[in-house]
Amino acid sequence: MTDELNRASAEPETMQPEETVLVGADVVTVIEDNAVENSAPGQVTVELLPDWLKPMEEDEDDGGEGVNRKTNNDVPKVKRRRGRPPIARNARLGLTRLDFKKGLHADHPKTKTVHTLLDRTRSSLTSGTAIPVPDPTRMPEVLPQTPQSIIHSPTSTSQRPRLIPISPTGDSSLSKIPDTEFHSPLRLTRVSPLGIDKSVTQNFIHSPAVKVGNVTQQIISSTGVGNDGTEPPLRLWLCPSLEPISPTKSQDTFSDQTVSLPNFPEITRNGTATLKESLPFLSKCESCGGPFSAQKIGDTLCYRCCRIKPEKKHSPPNIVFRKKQHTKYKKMVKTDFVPDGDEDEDDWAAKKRNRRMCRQCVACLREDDCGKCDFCMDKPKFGGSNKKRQKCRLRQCKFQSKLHAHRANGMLNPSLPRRRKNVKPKLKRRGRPRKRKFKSDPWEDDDEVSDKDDDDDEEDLRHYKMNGRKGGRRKWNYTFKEDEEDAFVETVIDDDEPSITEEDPDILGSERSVMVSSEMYSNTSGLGAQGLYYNVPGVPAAPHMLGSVPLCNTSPLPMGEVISSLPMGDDVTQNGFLQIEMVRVGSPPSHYTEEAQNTEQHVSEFQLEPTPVITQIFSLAGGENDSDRDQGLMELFTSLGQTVLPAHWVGVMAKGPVLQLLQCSKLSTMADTVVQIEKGFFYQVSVQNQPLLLMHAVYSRHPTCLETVGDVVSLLLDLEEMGVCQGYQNFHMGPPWEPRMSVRAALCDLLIPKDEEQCPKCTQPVES
DNA sequence: GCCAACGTTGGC
DNA sequence: GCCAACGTTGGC
Repeated sequence: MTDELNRASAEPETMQPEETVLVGADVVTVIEDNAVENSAPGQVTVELLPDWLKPMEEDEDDGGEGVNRKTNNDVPKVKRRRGRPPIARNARLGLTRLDFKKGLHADHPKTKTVHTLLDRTRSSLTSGTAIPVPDPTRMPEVLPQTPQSIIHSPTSTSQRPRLIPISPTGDSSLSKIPDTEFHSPLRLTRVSPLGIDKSVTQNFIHSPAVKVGNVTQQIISSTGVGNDGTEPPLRLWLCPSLEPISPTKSQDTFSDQTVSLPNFPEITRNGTATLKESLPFLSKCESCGGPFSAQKIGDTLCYRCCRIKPEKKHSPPNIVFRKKQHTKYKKMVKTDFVPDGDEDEDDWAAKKRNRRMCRQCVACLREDDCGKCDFCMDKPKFGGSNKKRQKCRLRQCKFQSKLHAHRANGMLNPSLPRRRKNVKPKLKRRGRPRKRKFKSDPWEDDDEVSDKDDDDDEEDLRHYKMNGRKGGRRKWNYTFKEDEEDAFVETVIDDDEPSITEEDPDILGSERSVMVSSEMYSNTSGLGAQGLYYNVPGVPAAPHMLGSVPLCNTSPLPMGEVISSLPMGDDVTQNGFLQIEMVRVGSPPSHYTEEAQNTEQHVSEFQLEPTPVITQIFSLAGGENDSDRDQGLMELFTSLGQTVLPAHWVGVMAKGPVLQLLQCSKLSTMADTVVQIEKGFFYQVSVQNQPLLLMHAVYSRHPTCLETVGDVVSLLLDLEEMGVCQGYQNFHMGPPWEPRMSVRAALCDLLIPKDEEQCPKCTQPVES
């Protein structure tokens, strides 16, 4: 192989099959190894092919031992690497020697041959000898170096070109090319044979100054098609693969041709300096076949075709993309991308470690384990057996955690039972048995909830549909269905709206709020913005059902039917009755009444739920008049709709007028909390239909009037740090055979710090 | 498709 | 070496 290289270096530029090496010594090493193994110097490239093909599958997760691993062709599983892929270092090393503008790689101390060749190439370019008219007499010399056996899989080499992100883990020699982020594998870069033949025969005169890197590739690819030796050696001039060509701005003067003339990317890059000064010459348009006067090397399309082609954006497979932007790369490589050479090692490691953390949510910011959840109980420090080896549930990121992602679907369907065999109930549920209709807390399965309940749930809630997914563009639409006994909320998903569920908590909160707000607003324009009511039929509206008594719909109302008992007019906003109706959409109040003690876990587990979009609006308002409008509130409402609100908070204009801020996620501890801003921007907080007493500390921490978006946001953020008081169990209520229920003290604080279960009043209630 | 179990990996 | 916990996988 060394001989081969030497000979190649002595040969004209078109002679070097090994010139894939041109970028780095590592590649050379690979080739040499192969040569040794194969003991077939003339067929070196033959053995390279499998290695080049393999990385398509193996690179993704592979570390960087690719070169050494290349012999392990039969290893099905790629061992996950630790730390930074070596390629990154190599890439960095290579980058330091890379001339990005020219797309040339600086000489490498170990690649003497390559260095020579590169120099030669450069000199040829700069010396004005760039117009490379292939010497037919030479070309045959090249072909003999491309034995038939090179064609390990002709189809794969020529028919499956695809851009792949360069992987720092790549065991392919290609992947070690530092200056490319996307590239086509060498033997995959070839365009269709027809196209090549055509272009070759017609435009060989435009062949760029030979670059060593081109030859090998072309040899390989050409062998995939022409095996009878009749294949024009000119093909070797085509499809330079190793030289990254970007159709982007880096191609200053030849950017047009770069896109439209994939067969000559080399020209555009290397020939930029001098070739463009070449005199016009007659050529034949590759597209329309008509003659045209080429203005520079590489012009294979006439002026007319040149104007059309770039728009098609047919990214030819042999185009090698130079790394320019990170964003594109990320999109191409899914989420578990392996950083490229630009990535700092530490950054990469940090990313990998923390990719299950957004580092922003409450869970991520939480430092201590709860010690109660199943994962905590599994930890040795809590006496567990360390079988699960998972982070405390309360510390599972709400947005990035796989745990949440998995649970998203399940949890979004409250009816689906969640069996957790090994989980012991941490908190005894107090009060009456949970209403299974609205069970939404998976922790319920941990306690006395039986499988029977699960079955019943499935049966009873067969119409209760809620769907969602982690990403994508969907929005939630709620419709209402009715069972024999109950009415349900059904969620359908539209595909238009962006769903930022897991992507960015901030965006999630803001965009959803905007979306919901605007939609609500628009939908109700005909009704008058002041007449909005979000009302779920079938839910008893009686205030006495709130609080400690779980909602149980024993006599459901027809869908859309106005609940007669609903207070109308200003009462709606004053007694908070409306709020509980709204809450019902996203969060069954029963959950909080029955299992309020689980609020914290509940929240931590399920805040992944995307904010639903309420499209069903039932207006209970009759004729509104302009007196219900308030310009100030409307302006604030509009501003809120354009502002980043805490996640899942939405603004709603309702009759009153009153601007209401709702936490639409049932996973939030504030799901039952409503902030009402009335005329004059006075506001009041209601929790589960009960007004938060003015003596509550919340009021003291915020202005009396929420006049600005900032005030509102501040309040919401403050509320998000709080939870709902769980009340206490009243053992003196009702007959002994009836389930116990939790009640609250008369002056219950309602909102308490998240880490507390009860307010002081409920902790020591005064039994009357 | 979910999840318990566990190999693995990075930090300390 | 220990610990935390991520990622994978086989069983269900």
